[in-house]
Amino acid sequence: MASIDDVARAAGVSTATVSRSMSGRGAVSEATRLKVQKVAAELGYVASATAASLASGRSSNIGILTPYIDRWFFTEVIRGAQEELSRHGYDVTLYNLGGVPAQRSRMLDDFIHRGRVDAFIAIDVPLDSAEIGRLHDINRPIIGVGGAIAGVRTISIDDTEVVRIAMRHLLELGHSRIALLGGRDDDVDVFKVASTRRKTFESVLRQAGIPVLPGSMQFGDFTIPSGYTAAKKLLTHANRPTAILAASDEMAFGAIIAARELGITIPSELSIVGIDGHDLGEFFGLTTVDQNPLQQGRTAATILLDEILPHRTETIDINTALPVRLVKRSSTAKPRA
Amino acid sequence: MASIDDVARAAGVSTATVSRSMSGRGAVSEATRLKVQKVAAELGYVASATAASLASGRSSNIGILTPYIDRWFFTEVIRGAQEELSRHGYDVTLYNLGGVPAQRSRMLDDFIHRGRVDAFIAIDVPLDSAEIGRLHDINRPIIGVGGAIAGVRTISIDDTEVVRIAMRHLLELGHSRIALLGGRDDDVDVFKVASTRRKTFESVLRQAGIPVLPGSMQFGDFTIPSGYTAAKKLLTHANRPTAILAASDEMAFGAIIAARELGITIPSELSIVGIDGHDLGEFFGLTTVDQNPLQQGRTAATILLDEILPHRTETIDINTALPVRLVKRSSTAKPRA
DNA sequence: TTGTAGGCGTTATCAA
DNA sequence: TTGATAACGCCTACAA
Repeated sequence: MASIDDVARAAGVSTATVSRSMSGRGAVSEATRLKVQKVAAELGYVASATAASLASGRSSNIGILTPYIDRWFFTEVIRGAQEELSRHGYDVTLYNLGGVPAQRSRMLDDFIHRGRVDAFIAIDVPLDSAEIGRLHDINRPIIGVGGAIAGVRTISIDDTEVVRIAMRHLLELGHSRIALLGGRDDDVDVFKVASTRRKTFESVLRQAGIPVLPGSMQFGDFTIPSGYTAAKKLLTHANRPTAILAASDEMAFGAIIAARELGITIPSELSIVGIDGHDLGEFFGLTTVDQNPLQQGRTAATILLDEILPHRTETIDINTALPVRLVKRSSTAKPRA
Repeated sequence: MASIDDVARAAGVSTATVSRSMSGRGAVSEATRLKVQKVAAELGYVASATAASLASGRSSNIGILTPYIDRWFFTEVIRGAQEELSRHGYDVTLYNLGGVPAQRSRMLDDFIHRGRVDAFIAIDVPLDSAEIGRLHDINRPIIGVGGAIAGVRTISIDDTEVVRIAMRHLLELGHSRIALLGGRDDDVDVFKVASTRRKTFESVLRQAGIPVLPGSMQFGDFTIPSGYTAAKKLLTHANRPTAILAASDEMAFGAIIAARELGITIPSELSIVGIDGHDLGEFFGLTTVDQNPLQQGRTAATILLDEILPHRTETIDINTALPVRLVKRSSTAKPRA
């Protein structure tokens, strides 16, 4: 491996000049810069990342903390962040906190403090105050995506608004027997996504003067199978709804499959609206409120880069929740008279 | 941040002893080791990863090269590898080569040579000979998962065997009008997965003395929508098959949805067998040949660790393709007489 | 614009 | 078993 000295010697300059020529930091004449870069290319020289970060304190590496890497929302956020970070020369190190519980604290304790990354993105990671304290101690920027972390700036959608948009759509179409296919309000629901959506569902109905009938809310774990099972209950119920609001697109897909199996036609006999903007929405013809997690990841990365990179100042107003939009497809229509 | 000197001073020993006490490398008396670790804990000392790797040449970081992070197979492999690596104290840095094409060569050129990782896992990454050469130059272990890379040891399943197992199942049930829902044999099919499966399908039929009828092979891109579309063609064809072999579980799901829509009952009127072992297989009742990508990831990590870690010698015979197994569910049965 | 030289925080060799 | 100390390879004031 060629080192900076080799290049310096071959180019007839000092190592300082090589460093400056390669990194772009500091003043170098155009001529020498080109020469150095040429020599470097010939020698196949690439600066050692470890040496560079030891000397500079920067690592060009961002850590992403996530509880899952195999769920749609998380994957999309990771992909969006990665794309943006990579575009600016940053590596992404993935800390999967979901796998083995015992690993979790070691990961946070050891690695996160080992100064391997310049900053963190935490996707829906519930951190306790001790953990947050430690993260602040090491003084590295951190930004949350999804679930809010106390004392940490977080970008996310407004779960209340999301449900309102979906419900408004159904109400405007003329539905009144609307059921909820919700997320379970258990201890996994650390960030109250499931409960916020349910509460908003109820309050919107109430405001519209529509009572929430017993049995008109069924719950699952945001997956297709759970949506299917819960929808079956909803649709075989005595007072079958004319519309369903699903807390996730995947649950909505499950509901669509369940409805087809029961011979219930969508949208004439049953309207379904989801929340997410899942790629398969198109395929299933699902009307949904798109929360664009890919963009959430990109935005998180952009804000982070803004803090880390010296010359950037594309400040983003982080107090505004990210926009969501209703995507109308063929799963919703006016209820049959 | 406490440094090694702080700990040395506080514990009344040399930095060398601190280093040895913390890393476990080198001989230290039990007593001093405990004392040092206690002092280190009190001071909240954690060794700097960059400094350590500059000095030792090891980074405790593994790079995963992948073209996608949002596709089931890849996510599973990553998850399996990550889990295993993390268990041994390794970080995982993700190099997503799929996103922006222009990024690809820079990633390979720059980062991979910057010595930030100790080894690589390449999941279905097509590398040209120049790229392989460079990877060998830096002399870091590399292992492929899925697609074979010239000169690089690769673990993968035997695509021929997979198809044979699935076909044997259908043939044993008594099917003879078997159609293929294949992968498109285009330039994306670098590793000939699609074409190998198709060829094996044809040869198995031929050996069974069954002609491959025109129109009995339709192709897609391994996704649910493409499986749906291709299956529609297959099932509205004049000579409708009694069984379908799908090149991926997702395509099989698409086929199941298509069949239901056409009012074709599974498995009495149509048997469907997939390839993958997708989580949703259970939900759809899909008979499939499980290729366990999670385990593929774990195995890749284990082999890599075996090379990197000093004291391990759990040698794995890498010349054996990984095992696959037929998972029988409710999507296959004898054809109706 | 360029060069000199002192870190950056560990690890590992060699003596003791 | 422990301690001194020379790398590790680069960055960055500071000086020229």
